[in-house]
Amino acid sequence: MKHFAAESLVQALKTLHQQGVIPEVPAHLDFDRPRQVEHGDLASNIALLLARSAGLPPRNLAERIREALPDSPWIKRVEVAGPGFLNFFLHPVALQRVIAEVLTARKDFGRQSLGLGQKIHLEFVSANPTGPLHVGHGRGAAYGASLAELLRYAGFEVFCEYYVNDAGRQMDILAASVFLRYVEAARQSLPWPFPASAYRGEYVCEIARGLYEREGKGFLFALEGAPDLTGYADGDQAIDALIAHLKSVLGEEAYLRLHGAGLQEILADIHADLEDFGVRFDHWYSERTLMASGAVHAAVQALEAAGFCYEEQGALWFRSTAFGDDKDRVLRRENGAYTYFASDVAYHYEKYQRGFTGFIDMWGADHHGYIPRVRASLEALGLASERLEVLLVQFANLYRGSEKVSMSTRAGEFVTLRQLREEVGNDAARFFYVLRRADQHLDFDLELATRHSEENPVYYIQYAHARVHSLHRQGSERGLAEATELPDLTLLTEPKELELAALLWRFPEQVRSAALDREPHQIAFYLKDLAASFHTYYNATRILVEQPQLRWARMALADAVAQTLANGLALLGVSAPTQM
RNA sequence: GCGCCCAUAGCUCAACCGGAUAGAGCAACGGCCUUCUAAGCCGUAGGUUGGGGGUUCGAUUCCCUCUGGGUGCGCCA
Repeated sequence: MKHFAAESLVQALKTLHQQGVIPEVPAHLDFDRPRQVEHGDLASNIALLLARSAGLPPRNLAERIREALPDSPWIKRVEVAGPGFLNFFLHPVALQRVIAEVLTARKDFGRQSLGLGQKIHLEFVSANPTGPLHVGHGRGAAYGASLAELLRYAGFEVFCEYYVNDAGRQMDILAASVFLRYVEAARQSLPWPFPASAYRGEYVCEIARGLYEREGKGFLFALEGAPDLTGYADGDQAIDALIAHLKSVLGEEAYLRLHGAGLQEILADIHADLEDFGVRFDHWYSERTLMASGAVHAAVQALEAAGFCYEEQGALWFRSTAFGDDKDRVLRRENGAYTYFASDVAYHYEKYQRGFTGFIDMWGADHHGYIPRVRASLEALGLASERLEVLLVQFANLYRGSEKVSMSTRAGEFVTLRQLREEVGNDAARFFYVLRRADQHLDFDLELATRHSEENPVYYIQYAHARVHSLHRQGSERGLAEATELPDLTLLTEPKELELAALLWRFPEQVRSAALDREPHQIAFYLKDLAASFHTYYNATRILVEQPQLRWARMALADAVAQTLANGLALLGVSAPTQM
């Protein structure tokens, strides 16, 4: 919609530039959408911005600009207001035109071509496969999936990846936990109480039972000679001792089967859970594979070759402080094993070699301390660290009424994403997750979400969409003819109709802005606005009137609203039902 | 202690990278169903944008400071 005023304004500014009134024509013009109708459809503050360099009072300059504006079929009138704003009042034709545009473009109304061949790598969720996804992961999943859709719609090529932390100690702890439950599944009692540092969730028992059914008592012998876990003061030491024992008595092959039993089952569960949630990845990147391929070794060597490494106390350190980090970081431990950070360096190094133009990492907000060191590693490797964008997603706190639900993966006390979806439904869950900015804490009250499920804002928007389809059904029942071609849109002269049309023009701009800001919530808020505006119109104005031309024009407007709602909901992964 | 994020109506949140009189939803109060779905609409009330300074035509937005929350500071992942 801004283009209606922008063309004229550029012309006017060029004229004034030629006359020597202003030193230069700004490269970029921005318009505001005034809150007040008296301030027109579009407002420009250009006179306020150029007043100083032009040496003119803002209002005088605004008046000069106004006089220099060429006639335009789209602009009804322009006013100078306030401290020097130029308020553009558009001709109704400019507003009505959007309806034809929506009905021509259909699913593509709002689609942008901002990407210009840019390929963006988007990494999100990447939860450790040590248990089912919980409500915190759900937020990252919903946010990432919506952002991916949004970026694609804005014209970027997007590659979604889940980084699977399938190596490392947490997975070993899972394997040990599975083993302990396996012993129980075989009706053997443990010589000591189930250790506190092991995973206690019910899913571990299920995995263990499956393992027992497949493998029989084949792993039971490993219980013999197991260290006395009660003998350790520290729970972490106890579980590590057990892990070491299992690795040595089972041997590499059998231990891997035990390890894999948990990993594969949990990964499959996460995959299915996300799939059901409408969240799909192009690739699941295994940390294990990364290490096995030698990529970690290669990345560390590259850092060494670049001259940013040193050895101290038997460990290999990366001099990240050379790039602004708080302290240097260990890459390879005294015991020869690479750190998690080393894998991360390798993973990002490898990402950069895959030909993407930009990278977006979506991390839990508690990982923000990692940003400086990852950036440092990229810079040390001679890579453009500014091409990596890290989006931090704040926690989702769960409440039952006023009581906070404490969640701990280890203790198995958490509400899973699946439970949440079953309680409130996919649509409501997807919508609620992206209803607030990612950098805001999200308080999700389960009780409220269940109790007021029919009051969810998502239904409000879906209802608006369904109402349009209901109009078609109603019209057909009454034997009213539908339009066979684009009706005369100039019949739409009601203020509410023009307001709705103006709102439709805003959608493409909102897509652009939401994509560039990486803020899907902008779309959610826009849809609420559009739905509200339509409900108001629906209540105030009869659409299925006798007069065919007017009826068709109003139905065209309603169709355009429904299409835009559907397009926006699709970006958020929410369905657009034709009937409630 | 140091770093990062946050603070807006009673509650949950917006505010188009500095714009005009800070907006929605819920909760509260009062209206609207013999007329296209009342999962809806209309109206009323609700604010010193945590406090205090500064920058300028103009600040919720940028800078400083204080207060109050969150989070991070491992040879864990």
